[in-house]
Amino acid sequence: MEKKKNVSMAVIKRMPKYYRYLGELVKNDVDRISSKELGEKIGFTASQIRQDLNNFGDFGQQGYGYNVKELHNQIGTILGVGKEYNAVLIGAGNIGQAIANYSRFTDIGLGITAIFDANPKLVGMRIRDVEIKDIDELKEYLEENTIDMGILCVPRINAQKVCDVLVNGGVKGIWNFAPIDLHVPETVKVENVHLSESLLTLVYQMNK
Amino acid sequence: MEKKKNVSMAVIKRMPKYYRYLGELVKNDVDRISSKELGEKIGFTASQIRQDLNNFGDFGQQGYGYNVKELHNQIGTILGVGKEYNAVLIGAGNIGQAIANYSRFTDIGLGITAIFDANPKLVGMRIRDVEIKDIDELKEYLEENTIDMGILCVPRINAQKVCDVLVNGGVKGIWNFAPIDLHVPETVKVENVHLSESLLTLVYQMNK
DNA sequence: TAGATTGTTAATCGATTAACAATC
DNA sequence: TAGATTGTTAATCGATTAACAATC
Repeated sequence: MEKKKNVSMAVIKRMPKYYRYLGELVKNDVDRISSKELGEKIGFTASQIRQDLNNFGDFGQQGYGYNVKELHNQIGTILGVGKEYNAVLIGAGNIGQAIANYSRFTDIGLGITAIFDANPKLVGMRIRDVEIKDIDELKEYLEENTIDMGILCVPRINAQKVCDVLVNGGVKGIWNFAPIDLHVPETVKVENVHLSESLLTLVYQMNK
Repeated sequence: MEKKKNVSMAVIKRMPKYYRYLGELVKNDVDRISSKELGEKIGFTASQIRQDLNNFGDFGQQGYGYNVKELHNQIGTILGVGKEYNAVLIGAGNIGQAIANYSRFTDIGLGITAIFDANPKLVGMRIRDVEIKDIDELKEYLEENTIDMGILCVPRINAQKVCDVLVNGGVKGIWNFAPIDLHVPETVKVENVHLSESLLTLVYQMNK
């Protein structure tokens, strides 16, 4: 799919930002943009933008720049936007409910097919038409359905255990909101959202 | 406060992780640890750990290693744990409510003193004993109270506008959950939690 | 064509790792 | 004291920026 293997994490983390800014430009009917202009918008150097994009292909044209709509689509394809991803969400607490309710992720292609929780009070309830099932049914559910992703919103203490069930159930990625570093096989990708650590980083900077 | 000025972002982002692991060790009554052992636990090199810590002081002892409890406290102090931070939360939607409800941040010293929303249906409701006020009252509230931090959970379209009110109201930091890069003066620190970008990063990695 | 801007190579900068003298 | 492990300097590695020939 990509031109070169082993694109660095630094580059990958910047791609969604390009995608977002280009989406804005598409919305504003901007047809073309140079790396210089885009760089000024985003706050990157033109050089960095060209280097980043050239990890994936030659999307520009000398003397012209980049076609906004085309580049937006290309980056979308690179990131995997548009494909459908079946996900299960585990832990219907504060964060879990927020994620399940947040419609923005549907645009990316995320579809939450089932929600699980250990709390009997929550089991049977529905979030956006998706029923909350008992966590004990997770293993069986994963056997009977092809699930790409697990969204992990359980308390720290249960996170690794639930993670193992997800991994054994065949998920290829875990979006982890639990404050812990999960142990998974190399084939499974983990993306962490560690809110406490984010907050601490902010607090540190505020104290300077 | 710190030994050297200008600690790099790469280091700062790792500090909360040290703090978390050391907190675990304290809980497990571990008295001392060497950079080698800690490195194996976290997945960093011993060298990196020593380099990182020496940005802030000489916390170790040759031939012994680090006193776990002491190092945990020291890093806590560096990060600013324990101090009290007054915060307002703007946007009581999915994410906003989740953050307001999440008690874990209280441990760090975060106290949400008021919540604001534009939706009249939400105004007057309470989340954990904190009343949701009308967004129009934000400016006045900030004039009458000393607020350190704004937690921004409003839709993208309103984010910069609300951000400006927060900045003029004297906040020193903004924890931003809106999918936008905010423009603020240099004195104000912004920490972004861009969930869509996090999800896209995961999706990209899953497709490899 | 001439001007603009890319793709890409080379130079620089910063961050990580290795090595080791200092010292508990 | 001898062994262990730090703090710190030096070496390496990787990422960013600058430069420029290629070309639309």
